[in-house]
Amino acid sequence: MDDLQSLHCWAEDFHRDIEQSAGRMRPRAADCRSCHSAVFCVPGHTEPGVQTAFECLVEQIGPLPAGTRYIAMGDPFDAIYAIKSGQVKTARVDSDGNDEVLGLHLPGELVGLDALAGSRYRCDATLLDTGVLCRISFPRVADLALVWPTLQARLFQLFSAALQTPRYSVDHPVEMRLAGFLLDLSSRWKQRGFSSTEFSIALPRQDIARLLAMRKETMSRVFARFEEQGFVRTDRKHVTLLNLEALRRQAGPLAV
Amino acid sequence: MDDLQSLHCWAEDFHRDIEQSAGRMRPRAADCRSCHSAVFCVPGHTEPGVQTAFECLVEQIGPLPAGTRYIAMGDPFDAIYAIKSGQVKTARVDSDGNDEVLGLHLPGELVGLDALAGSRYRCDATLLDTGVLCRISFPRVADLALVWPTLQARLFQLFSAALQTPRYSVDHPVEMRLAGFLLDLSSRWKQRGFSSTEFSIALPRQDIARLLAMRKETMSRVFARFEEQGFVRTDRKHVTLLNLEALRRQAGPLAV
DNA sequence: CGACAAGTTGACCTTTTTCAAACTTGGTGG
DNA sequence: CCACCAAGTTTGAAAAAGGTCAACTTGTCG
Repeated sequence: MDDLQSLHCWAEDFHRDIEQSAGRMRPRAADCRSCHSAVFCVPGHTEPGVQTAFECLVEQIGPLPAGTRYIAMGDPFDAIYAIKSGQVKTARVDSDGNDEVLGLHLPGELVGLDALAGSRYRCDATLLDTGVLCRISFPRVADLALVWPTLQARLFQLFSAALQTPRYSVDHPVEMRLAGFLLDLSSRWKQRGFSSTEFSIALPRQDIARLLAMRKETMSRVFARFEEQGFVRTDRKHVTLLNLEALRRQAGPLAV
Repeated sequence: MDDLQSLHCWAEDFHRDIEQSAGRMRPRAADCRSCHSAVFCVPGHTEPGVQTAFECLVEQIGPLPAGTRYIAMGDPFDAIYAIKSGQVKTARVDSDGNDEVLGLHLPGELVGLDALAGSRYRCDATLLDTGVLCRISFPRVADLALVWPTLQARLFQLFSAALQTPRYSVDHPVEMRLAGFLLDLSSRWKQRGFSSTEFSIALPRQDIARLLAMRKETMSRVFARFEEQGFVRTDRKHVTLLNLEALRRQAGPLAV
């Protein structure tokens, strides 16, 4: 279990980045050896050549300020982005002008895989707080995957995992959808070595609502109901899950 | 444009399969050269060695009768399936015992990509009518992709395309969802060289309803409304789209 | 022909949205 | 340091969309 180590690694990287903020926005090759958290790292392999090649094609970007839209829908696709720190929202404005929130992405996750097929990014990606990204050129990572089977396998796995995004589209009641969402976040934070019961959701309520296919008012009411029942406690962005079992009961089939 | 040719190819293959039904259920290496329709074929390339290798790892299965569940949720993952003919429904029973319809797949499409990440199939796949499948061993196709860059690129593209399944989320009105679904089918049939305005939907109404997150009664009413307004004509499974423009207006942002 | 599954229709009821308005909060500049 | 502003959030009441239940029709297949 190197989750705690990952946590340290993040924190260290983050502070180093802040200190070096003179070089802000200047991409540089990432040191992936020191960052077990990156979703791509294949720890313990023994081929320094390919490892170096991999580090050369990963550009570390940032820290960037909250609100930075680093992918714009429609731009030509050429890279995927790993989130090193910060939370990211993916969204698109549909033909009616409403903007549709597609996902909330946590550190260690990957954004942009869906853009390959159409050669253009299919949605905007925006940092919700200060964050550091790794930009991974897709043509180059694919080339490298031809000579590094482990990397190829990892890429296929990441694509496949991206297909498993929970669908809040179905006709489940609102309580179920919110409970399912909270449990999903809980398990994703846990995977990364953070607390599974206490975390912050950088996404504003309005956007959580759209992600879960309900109105902000409804979202607010459901949150209030959960709080009354003692399932959760919220303070702005900060959320504490007080009763995971009850949430699982609420979430029913959407429970993680 | 080889769409028509693809159509012929399908028909020929299908009849040959029927005639050879003594060998039913016996897999055999596919002749991909004669089948431009298969989603995997990379026409026009010049390396007979890899082409042969590819054909050896594709097992053609069938024809299988309607109702055959050829993937069961939870089974260990080892292959993806291309649909050569027939329509396929993917579905899963959730922890509450309701079964949730995940997709309707047409000839030329691929099923099972989502199972790689967890090493187990995540849903059932059932033939809705008589059909022929190509079973493609994933470990073997991945190995081949290491020496055949075009195949690797194709695989990445197929994974990425699978991420673009339309989301019929609940905050679109039912008319929008049904119109969007019909247009999606229309464009998918068109891509394959069939009529974009006249096709059959092998999925029963009940299941279309579940796929679009509504009740069968609602579905029936919306279909009736569309028919009144002259947008579509239906006769059981058979659907004729009479006014694509009006459907696009109905579908709004869900229009293809 | 008859039984059974699939699909349709109507009346009623629940959930969620809509609209309108009040209320917090964090940041900004006086 | 505090007042103010804008963005985000909460609350209440009315309305609409879609769900539920039950009866009914139609098609299918032995």
